[in-house]
Formats: sequence, C-alpha cells, structure tokens
Amino acid sequence: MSQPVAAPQDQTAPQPDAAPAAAAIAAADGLAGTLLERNTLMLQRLAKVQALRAAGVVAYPNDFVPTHTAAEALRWYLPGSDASDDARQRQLLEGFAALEPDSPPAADPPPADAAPAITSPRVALAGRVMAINVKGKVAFVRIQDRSAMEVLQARQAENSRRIVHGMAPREADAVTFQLYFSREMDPETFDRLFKANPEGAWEGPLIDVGDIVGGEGLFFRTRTGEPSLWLRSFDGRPALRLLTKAIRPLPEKFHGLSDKETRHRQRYVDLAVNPEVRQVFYKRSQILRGLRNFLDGRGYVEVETPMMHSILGGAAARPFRTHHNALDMPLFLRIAPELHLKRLVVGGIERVYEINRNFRNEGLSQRHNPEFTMLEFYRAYATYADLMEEVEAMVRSLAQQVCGGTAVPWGTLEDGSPRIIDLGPAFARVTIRDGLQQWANVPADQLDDEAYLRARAEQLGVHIDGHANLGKVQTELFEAIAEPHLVQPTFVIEYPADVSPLARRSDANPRLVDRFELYIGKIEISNAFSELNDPVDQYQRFEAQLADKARGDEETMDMDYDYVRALEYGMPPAAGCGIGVDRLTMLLTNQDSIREVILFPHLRPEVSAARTPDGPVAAEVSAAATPAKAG
RNA sequence: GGGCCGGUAGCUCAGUCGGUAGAGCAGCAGACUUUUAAUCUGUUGGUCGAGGGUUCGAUUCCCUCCCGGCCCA
Repeated sequence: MSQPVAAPQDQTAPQPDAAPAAAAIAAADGLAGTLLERNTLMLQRLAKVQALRAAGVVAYPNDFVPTHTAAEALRWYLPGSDASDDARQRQLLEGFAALEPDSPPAADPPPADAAPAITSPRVALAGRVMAINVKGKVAFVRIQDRSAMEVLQARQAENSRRIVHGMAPREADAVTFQLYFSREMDPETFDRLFKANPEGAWEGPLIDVGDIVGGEGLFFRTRTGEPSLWLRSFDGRPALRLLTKAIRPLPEKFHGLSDKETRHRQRYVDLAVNPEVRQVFYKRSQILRGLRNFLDGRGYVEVETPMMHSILGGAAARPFRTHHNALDMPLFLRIAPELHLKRLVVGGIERVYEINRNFRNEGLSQRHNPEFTMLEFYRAYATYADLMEEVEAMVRSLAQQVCGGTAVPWGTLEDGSPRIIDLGPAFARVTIRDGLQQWANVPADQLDDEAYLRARAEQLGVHIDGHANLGKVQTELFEAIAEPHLVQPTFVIEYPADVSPLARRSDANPRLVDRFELYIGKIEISNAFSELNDPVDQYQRFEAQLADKARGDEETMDMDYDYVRALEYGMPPAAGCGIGVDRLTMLLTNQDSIREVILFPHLRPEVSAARTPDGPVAAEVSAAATPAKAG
C-alpha cells in the first residue's frame, strides 16, 4: 500500500516538503527507478498516478471513444457564412449522435452573435490538455487533438466574425478547443481532478497540462462567446476522464519549446507543442502523395530496389559501409537507386520511379543529412528536354496543391520582407559556359583552359579539388559562383561529360552531355539527363572512373559489369531525373534547414545528465543508440 | 576540419568585474460558478554541460572535453 501523505492542514505551519512525500509514494512502488531522470514535478505526477489507482480508477484506460475531432465539432458549431444552406446543415449534422433535448444554460447575457437557441448533439472529444484554468467551482480545459490546424482556421474565421460584430477579438492562433466543466455536473470527478483531496493518496488536483483526457458534453458559448463543450455526465460516466497521465511536464505555454537541439532530439515534444511544426510534416506528406499522384497519372510504376549494395554506383559520393554476417560480405548503403531503376527500364518497365532513402557519408549541413529522401524517375523514349517540361509541371502542380499557388515565400530579403519565388512562369535556363562567363568573368576562349579556370577559382576564393579534371573544375567553379544567382527556378544545362559518367553525350558536342540540374532558392533541387544506353561507351566511362579513383578521387563510381550487361541487352532511349524530396519540402514549406523537414535528423548521440537513484543511466541511453543489435 | 556564439529551475531567459544564484510560466497551498498567457495571496524547486587547474573560496578566471547553432572549408 502507498503511504498516505501528510496533508498540510495548518497554513501557518512550515510548508511540508512535497517532493519527499511524492518520492516515498513513487519509490514504494518502484516506479521512480524506471525513470530516465528525476525531478520534483515528475515525482509529483507519479504520485498522482498512484493516487488515481488508489481511488480505483484505471490509470491508463483505452476504452474512450471520441465521436468527433475538435474541428468537426467547431464546424458544426460555426457553420460559417453559408449556414443558411439546409443541405450543408444536414451534412454537418450527419454523424452526430441524437440531439440532446436539454441544452446547456444560455450564456448570460447572450452574446450579440450567439447562435439561436438550439438543441446540441452529444459529443465526445479527446486530446492533450494544453491549458487548465480553474475558477472556483468551474474549470476550463483546453485540449488539442489531431484536427488542431483545422481548429486554427475555424477560430480565425470565428475571430473575423467577432470583429465584424464589434466583439473583442480572440487570439486567432489558438489551436485548442475548450472544455467547460461546472462542478455541479459531476462533483466527484470535478473535485478529484481540480481540487484538493486531503483524504487521497495525493492531496492535490490530479489533472495536469500535458495529460490526455476525454470528455463528453454539449455545445454552448461561454459568456465571452467562446465556443465550448459543456461537460456533463451521461449514464453515470465521468464528465471528464484522464486517459493518459503524463509524467513529464510539457514546455511552458507561452514561449513553448524553442531550443533546436531539444526540438530535434525530442521531436515528439516539438510536435506536441508546436503546431506549425506538425504542419510542415503534414505538408511533407502532401508532397509525397502529390509526387506519387503526378507520376502515377502519367503511367509511371512505383518500385522498390535494394538499399544495400555490393557495388557503388549511380552517384559520386562516399558510402556508408556495413556487413552481412551470414554471407560474410561487405555491403554499402546505397548512394543512389539509379542503376537498378535503369535495369528495370531494360526489362520493359518503361516508366518507373522510386521514392526512398539514399545514404551519403559526408558532412552535415543545413542542406545535407546523411540519409535523405530521393525521388528518381525514368522514362523511355524521352530526353532530358522532355523531363525539364515534366519536372516543371510537377513542381508547379505541387506548389498549387501545397501552397495554394505558384508564388511561394522563401526566406526574407534584405529589408526583411518575404522573398517570393514564382514557380508559375517558364523556368529560366543557363548553360555552365554562359554562367562561367557571366558570373566568373571567364573569357569565352579560356573556358576550356583548366589552368586558367583554377587560377580564376583561386582569385574568387573557390576551393577546387586537386584531382579534378577539366569538366569537374568547370562544374565546381560554376556551382560556387552561380548558386547565389539561382534564386528563381533555373535549369542549368550543358554539363561536361567528365562529371556525368551515366549521361548520354550531346549529339552536337560529344564533350557535353544532355543533362540539367534544377536550382530553386539557391539550392539544387533536381538532377536529370538523357541516359547513356551505349554499353561500349558506358564500359569506357566506368574505366575512366576507375582511373580517377586511382588518381585519388574518392567520389567515383565502381565498374558495374552487371549494369553493362543489362545495357548490352538494350535499354530503350530514355531520360531520368532525381529530385531531392527533403529540399523540395524545404522550398514548399519555407524552411531554411533540412533538419526542419526531417522528423528525426541525424544528431550525435545524446550525452544525458540523466540519473536515477541507482546511478546514471546515460550509459544505457548511449548504448541503445549504438548499432549493437547487428550481432 | 577552422572561426565565432551558446549550454543556468520542467520551459523561456536574467545574473554573478570570484563570496555556492533570480524572474516569468509550470508546480505546490489558499480564494474565486463563464476564463482567454485568467486574477489575487503565500510558496517549493538548481551538482549554473562535464572534467581538471588557479584561489581561502569557482557558476564566474584559465585549460581540455562533450553537445548544439551560425559562418567558412
């Protein structure tokens, strides 16, 4: 049995130390030892769990069934300007339980724009408690559920109406829905949750911000016009139930959680308290769905190809290495799916795509995460020029779906106003050579002079790898000096064959390949080219890669005999395109860091100051983060 | 890899030219039957990122390290 806690009856006496009492309760059940860390707030909340159990309440029930989301409830309650539309009213009423004949008491005095007296449907809502406001014998509990962003829109609309009707505006950015609990509706539950319980195992209120609750009731407006759920007990059920007791406190309601490290390490907290973060990932979901819809609609087939490779290929990047125990062989995490997808084109899947992770063993930055999501699609009987049109249509269509238009905000200008990127007009095109002349002031007759280009790069402070060949020098210099100019969508074209070992040579100039990269907002979004399907040329280019590797270049491809064999069977003329989904998401959600569009971006293992009564558990936390399960 | 900035209560942040720390919110106790970051009264809570050095004394000064952010390569 839990030890009863001495209740502080005498106000003049020194304050009893609540923490040891809570610790006693928690420790008695061996609960605190399971925590990663201990603090007073957590021990208090653990004690509340014990108090619930002592009162015969199931602490973590799973039998509450919400009938609606908060947004559905609001939609019923705030029909909007077309509320007079009978069909809409019927549609809104669908799915609601039978109307309750006894409506909650009318607000006093009734607000000017109050809905006419109505009978309210019975509604059960569940969500996380974001704010509690106890005022004597009534309590307000604001909850947030999965419909938070729709609630936000509804409340903004409601706020506009309030202003029109001359009422005090509400905060329009609230994503919570308010439950109103009057003690007379269910005194026992009210007192247990909101009032001191001197006889209980924990003397104080049992509900906290952060808990998950479920409540049943009817709609009404408070005196100040806030649409609320008037909680009441039906059929003897509690008017408000704790569904999950949170042991850890949520970040503070006003400033919220802003520490980036904590936000990324504990994304669950970030998502719980920062609705705009949830919105970014909802949009990411929309983007993925939009990409699939777009390609499916054009006859592409989605496939999944291996993510563990024995031969590196498809991109110039350093790999992650792993090992297959049973076969006792080294494996690479794939750096690109390209060569597998083109094998499928050989096999007759003439339009094919894959959306999945690539892994590249390189530094982390605002635009680089070691694992990132790549869309690659391949289309037979198409050229890179065809894919330019296709990519342009795809990006434009996504912007319309996700942003509601083709003009999307992207960062800020010098004066602090939002920079607008317009994806509506035809995307600009610039060749590598034009760019070098225009932005690096390279004379036309020096464009193929490697020594000159290296000297110019030196002048401009651009570092170029000593192993780089002419094409790589041209490309690296171009990328370094051109990127700041590539804000509005721009296709960069006419790449040197040196840096494109898988691309088809240009018929006009065999030193170039038919390739483009799409830059938007100064970042590379896409890379595409007409595919090389001449097996002899392909074999020779692999050999050139091996030569580069022998010279010390670490970012080269290996010879892939099976891929050459596939080409020997004949790949239809084709073009292929890769799109960085994370970067595209950055663009369409106006985020300046890739970490803001990846749910769990890569971070160094956490070194926690966590401790328990039995000693630090940080070592366990760290151990869990290491790949010890491989064995 | 280099430079700069940061790590102080559960959260957001002050502060200490060296004398073991404060605020707001959260929490706890009380009042309050329609609140809106509710209000009012009282109050608990910190190995000041880690380790070492200097010192009578270090959260503060010095060194090393860890984690993060920004910029550069």
